[in-house]
Amino acid sequence: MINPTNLTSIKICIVEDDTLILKSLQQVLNKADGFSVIGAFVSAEIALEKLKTYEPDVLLLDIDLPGISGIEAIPKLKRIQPELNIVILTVHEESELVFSALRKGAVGYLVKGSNSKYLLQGIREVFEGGSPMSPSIARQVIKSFTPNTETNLSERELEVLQKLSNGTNNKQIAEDLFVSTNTIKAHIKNIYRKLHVNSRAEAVSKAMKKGWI
Amino acid sequence: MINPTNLTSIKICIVEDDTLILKSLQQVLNKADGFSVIGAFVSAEIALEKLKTYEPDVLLLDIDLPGISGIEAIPKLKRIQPELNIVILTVHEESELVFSALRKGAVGYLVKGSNSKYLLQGIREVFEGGSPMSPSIARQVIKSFTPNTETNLSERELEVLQKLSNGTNNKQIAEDLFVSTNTIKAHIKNIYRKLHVNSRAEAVSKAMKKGWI
DNA sequence: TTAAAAATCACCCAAATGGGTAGTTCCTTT
DNA sequence: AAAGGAACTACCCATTTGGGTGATTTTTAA
Repeated sequence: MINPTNLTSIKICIVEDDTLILKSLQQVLNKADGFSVIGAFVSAEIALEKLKTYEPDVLLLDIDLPGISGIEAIPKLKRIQPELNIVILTVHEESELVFSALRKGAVGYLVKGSNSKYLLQGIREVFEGGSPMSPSIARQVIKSFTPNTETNLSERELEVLQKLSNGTNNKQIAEDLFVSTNTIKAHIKNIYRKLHVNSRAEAVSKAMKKGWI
Repeated sequence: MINPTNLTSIKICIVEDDTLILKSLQQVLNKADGFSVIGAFVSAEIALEKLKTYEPDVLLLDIDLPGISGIEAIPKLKRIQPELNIVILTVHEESELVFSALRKGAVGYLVKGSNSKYLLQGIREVFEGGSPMSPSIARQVIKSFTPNTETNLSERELEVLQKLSNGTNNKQIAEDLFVSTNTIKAHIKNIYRKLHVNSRAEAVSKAMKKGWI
């Protein structure tokens, strides 16, 4: 079932608890030219134990695994093989799962069940330094870059908020904007009211999370 | 040179100042099945003026344009046609350009000169709700999600920093961590020293930018 | 094993912050 | 024409913060 390593092939390991899917993936990949499944594991625990003896180029990782989940497994796998290219292969398209996988260091995110041509192309892309994502995932990722422009803060308030994030104190902000410190205090109070916070640090944190500054 | 609008085709506008490239793109796209170039402009100014009469599905946008640059043009174009799908088509792969384009609202980023098959596939992908990116761009984008784990801050200091970002004051942090406020003050002083800052707001801002919290 | 870093605690003091109240002017939207 | 928001200013006061100095204990790394 497991192909002998081929020097010209991309060496792949798969972690997938559904043995039907696992076998089907192995079949598809081994049949294709230039791909070689050198390891197949049904849990993250087994993968973590065996990984160092395989040293694959690419590891396909399911998210729903018994015991250690795919997401949790990412950093553990990377500790064993730091440069490992991990591609998530799952049915889940929820933002939170996608982003937590990417934050942990996955380099690709493919949705299961898309046709095998895409899978092969994706793996080749990873091997060549790319980051394959299913279209809707890619759109989510791209969308996360556009700052939320919906804010009830005024221009001036955003300007002050920006200065707060630089650690500038009221007196200095007042000088920079050519107004009195009392005015700055007023602006800050209004910012606090609008953001429902009561300190500079929290205001800055909230505004940064929203992408306003 | 410009194809009559075909109901089943993806309607495309191109903004590109190099007329050779522009013509070649038109040729490639019009020759392909399912694509129709309905507008071709050599500057952002012209595109902005004419856009509303065309209403394309996808707009291919060069970055290096005389006058208004491609990056600057994005928000202006979107004000005219808010749901417009803008795909950057350029030779530049520098992070800063990529990310500023994405922040402004581009939904795809393709590198010029890759073969026309990729271009056609990319445009189709955009039309179907995806976000095509050239492989190296995709990798850059994905990489931007992995927080910089290189920090000289201790575990405890990160814990305190996290609380600072919630607007928690020293007294409350001390209670939360079951230590004295003096200890918290000491931690905060150490955080300031390590981050070269001297206020909570600036510490939070710096740590968030680095992805530590 | 020896030094460095982390984590803990204490005291002092000037400066900054946060919260409250109150008022004017200008501009936009109804 | 009226109402409300934005931008500006002022004063008061309790609390918090930031900076300085100094110390002990534990953990980690050289």
